[in-house]
Amino acid sequence: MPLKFFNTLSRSVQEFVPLDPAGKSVGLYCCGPTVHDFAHIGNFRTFVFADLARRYIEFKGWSVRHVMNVTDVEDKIIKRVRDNKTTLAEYTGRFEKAFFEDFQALGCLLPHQTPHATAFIEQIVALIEKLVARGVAYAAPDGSVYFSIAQYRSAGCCYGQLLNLNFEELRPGERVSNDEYAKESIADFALWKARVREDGDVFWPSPWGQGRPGWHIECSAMSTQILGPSFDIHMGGEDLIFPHHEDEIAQSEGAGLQESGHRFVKYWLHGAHLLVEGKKMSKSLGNFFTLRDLLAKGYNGREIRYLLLTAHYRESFNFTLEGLQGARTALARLDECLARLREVAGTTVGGDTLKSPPMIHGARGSENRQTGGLPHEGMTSQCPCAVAGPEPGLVERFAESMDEDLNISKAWGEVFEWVRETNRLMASNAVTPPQAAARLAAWERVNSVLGIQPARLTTLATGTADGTAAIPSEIASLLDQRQAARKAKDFKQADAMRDELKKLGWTIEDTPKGARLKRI
RNA sequence: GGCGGAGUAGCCAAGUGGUAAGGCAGGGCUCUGCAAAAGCCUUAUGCGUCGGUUCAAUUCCGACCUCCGCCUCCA
Repeated sequence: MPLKFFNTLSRSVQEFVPLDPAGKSVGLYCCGPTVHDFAHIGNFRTFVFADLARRYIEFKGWSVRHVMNVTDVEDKIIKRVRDNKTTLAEYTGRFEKAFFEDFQALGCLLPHQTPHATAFIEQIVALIEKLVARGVAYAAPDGSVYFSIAQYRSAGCCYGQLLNLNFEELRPGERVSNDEYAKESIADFALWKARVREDGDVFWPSPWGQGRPGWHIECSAMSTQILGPSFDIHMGGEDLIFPHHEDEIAQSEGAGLQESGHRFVKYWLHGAHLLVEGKKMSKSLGNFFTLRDLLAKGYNGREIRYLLLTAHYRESFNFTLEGLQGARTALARLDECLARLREVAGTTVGGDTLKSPPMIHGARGSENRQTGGLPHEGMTSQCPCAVAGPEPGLVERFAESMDEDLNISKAWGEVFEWVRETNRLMASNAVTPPQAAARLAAWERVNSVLGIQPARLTTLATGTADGTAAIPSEIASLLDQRQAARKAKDFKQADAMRDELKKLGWTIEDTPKGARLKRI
């Protein structure tokens, strides 16, 4: 089955065929954060979407080069640097650090490269010089440089590839009216902004005098520098379609970097925005959440990632706290199924039969902060799935869904049908250890795309323990007492012990094979 | 005003020219000392409204209503 994407450039779903003649490598660029503040949940929807796309392309066997820029110089940043009486590097460094903490808490794989605008000034200036030399950019008397859409068009290029623009019908917003800069035409945009007093120390030398880059030019300079003048995929939030991405095309193609017949970018993918509690996020409505706000409410990164990944990326999504609660329950169902599979699979792997209870497993659901890192960490070497190939059914159905423009909702449907089927089989003892191992391997394969980090505390007492946690002796002792009381049919005492354990954060599940302890 | 997207159960969310995936929440049952977990059953004669095309539409067409995005630095 071929992978298909909705390409904003063609406004249609197209089969994905990489530019690489060998058909092996894929260049992917996603517009990253502007580090002027903590990123909010809407920002992260886009980054989780990009992470999903990258993981799925890798799942399909391509080798991806994932680049995400960090915009660390821009009007708002400069204003805040000034207001806070600090330096650009100090200010942006702080928010960049926070951004990557959040990014990894959501289980996003780090891009292979994360270039910074301020580290690419030389390349940016060179690109602007090229545009000036080709006559599609001009320096204004104040030392700013603008891109001329009229010249670009008269050179036979198309401005308005990603959306229909009718310049005659354009109703300029208020933002245009304050004429800060000396543009020739209202639609022209700044490539280089001449230094003004308010910029403070934030400026670089250029052939046109001191100044700083415009908003769009950095992405053109960095993406073409790292991925080449033509690359496969460019992603971002839907609001970036215009003007940001349209201008990127204009700059990159206007500079004539591409071989003839090649576009700057072959596939443009845009993620829809999200609403929070049915409304547009806004601070005054009290529905404006940064990732850290949500973590502080007790939700963790995997729950938030799961929720962000329940809807198709091109649909606007309603993010709610109720949904987050539902995400927690849904993940618990999945964790439960996987833990039982490990119990079944684990009994053969070491050649040892399960000796005696207690079996222990569970998830630390109240964990606030996921550490970063890859989703497979901690469960590779000892994973019983190493002994078997993945059970094919789930993987195939999952891939069929994802091939359709990353239809994640449908893919989750397949996953949860598989969970039910697996639970049903296990409930009737119809899963052999090798089958369980194959099912786990199938999950691992699917999860290489979903990126749902494993629940921390997995089965411990069966010989497949991954050693991440031990039962405190106090807990073990209480459990023993409770089991003894049950055996003696002193249920009152047994229930008291159970309540006591619950207070300490552990629950007991009695199974035919003995008691299981779960961390709440 | 222009361009684009969307309206599916209490909530979230797939999907299809032939009669509605999945998750959460709710109800019932089985299992259990009781629980928990799991399983089974159940929850939209209905897919914004009104027309049209068709043997058949939620799915195609038209109008309307509502919501959302973009229209110069917002993911």
